[in-house]
Amino acid sequence: MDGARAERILAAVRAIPEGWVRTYGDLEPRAPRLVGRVLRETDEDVPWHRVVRADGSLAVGGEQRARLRAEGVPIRGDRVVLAQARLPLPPGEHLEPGEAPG
DNA sequence: AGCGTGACAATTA
DNA sequence: ATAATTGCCACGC
Repeated sequence: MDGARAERILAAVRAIPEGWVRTYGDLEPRAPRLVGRVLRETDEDVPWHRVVRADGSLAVGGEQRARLRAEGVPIRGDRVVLAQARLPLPPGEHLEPGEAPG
């Protein structure tokens, strides 16, 4: 593997349920570009198409959009409707010190 | 240790 | 709403 981060990212991507999406920033708030790097490098069967940009736009394009539509992900034009398709932050995800739940 | 690059993100105009 | 800037972090040379 390229690094422990890569594995953690792949695991998070694999955890995205069908019909839902998550943003690069959600997976790695401090290094969203690393997510794309990993998804591009890996040959695993991860659902890479379920990872979209913070504004709902797609990074890959055609194939990604087709796959998302096939899963029932709400899409408006060329952007995913994050308000409906964005997976809520699972409990226990990189919660930064200071963002304590209370 | 510096430089350039990137499946990004938030701001500003 | 879009376009251009700036900031960010990690990777490879």
